[in-house]
Amino acid sequence: MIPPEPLKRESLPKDTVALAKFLIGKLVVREFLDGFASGRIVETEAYLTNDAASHSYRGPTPRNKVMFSAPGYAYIYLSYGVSYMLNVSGGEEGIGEGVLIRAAEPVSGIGIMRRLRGDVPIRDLMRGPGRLAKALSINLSQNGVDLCRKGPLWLVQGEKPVGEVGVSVRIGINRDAHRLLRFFERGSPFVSGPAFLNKSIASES
DNA sequence: CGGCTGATGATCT
DNA sequence: GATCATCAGCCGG
Repeated sequence: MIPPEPLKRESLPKDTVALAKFLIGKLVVREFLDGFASGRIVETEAYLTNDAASHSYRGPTPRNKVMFSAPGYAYIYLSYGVSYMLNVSGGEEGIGEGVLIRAAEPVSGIGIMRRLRGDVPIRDLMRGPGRLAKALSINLSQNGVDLCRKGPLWLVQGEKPVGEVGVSVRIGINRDAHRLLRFFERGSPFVSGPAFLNKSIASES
């Protein structure tokens, strides 16, 4: 398989909420020594400035500094000491925002991902941010990687048309918990989270 | 199914 | 020392 061309940074929406919606249907591609694996993004969450749930809320630190970079870089951190989370930096340089990639539909390299995740159903390979990272062997060594450039990890345009995009509150947070900053492809079986969150349709904007 | 809980470690206070 | 943007496994219905 010839790895497809990355998204151009200029094509990424400046607004981080718009970026979170934009990323639905895009592919995340991972390079391995013996091939590639990829998934079609079906669920994202936006983390903004003035957002108490965001790691960037209290300003830059060594961990979150990638959130303050230009758009399209990988912000990766370890959650609960157990799972890695993959985010795409958003907002202009100096603005601490990002988009958490929460789930994807496996597209290629399913054998590779099964080797990393165990003998789980395809539906569960990338359903949830920690599972997605594990399926792509993502860890801190990809933190700061340019996702708009071929390398260990990058983003490409998807081919399948995107269905209706739903919106809900974010999962697993307590502060600023009411904000509607989670986006997902309605009806996709590859979306994580409880069923009651996966119904509503995103309002026009 | 849905609900609960322990594991596990970096980060920041 | 407290706080987590989670997950797998176990339990009950």
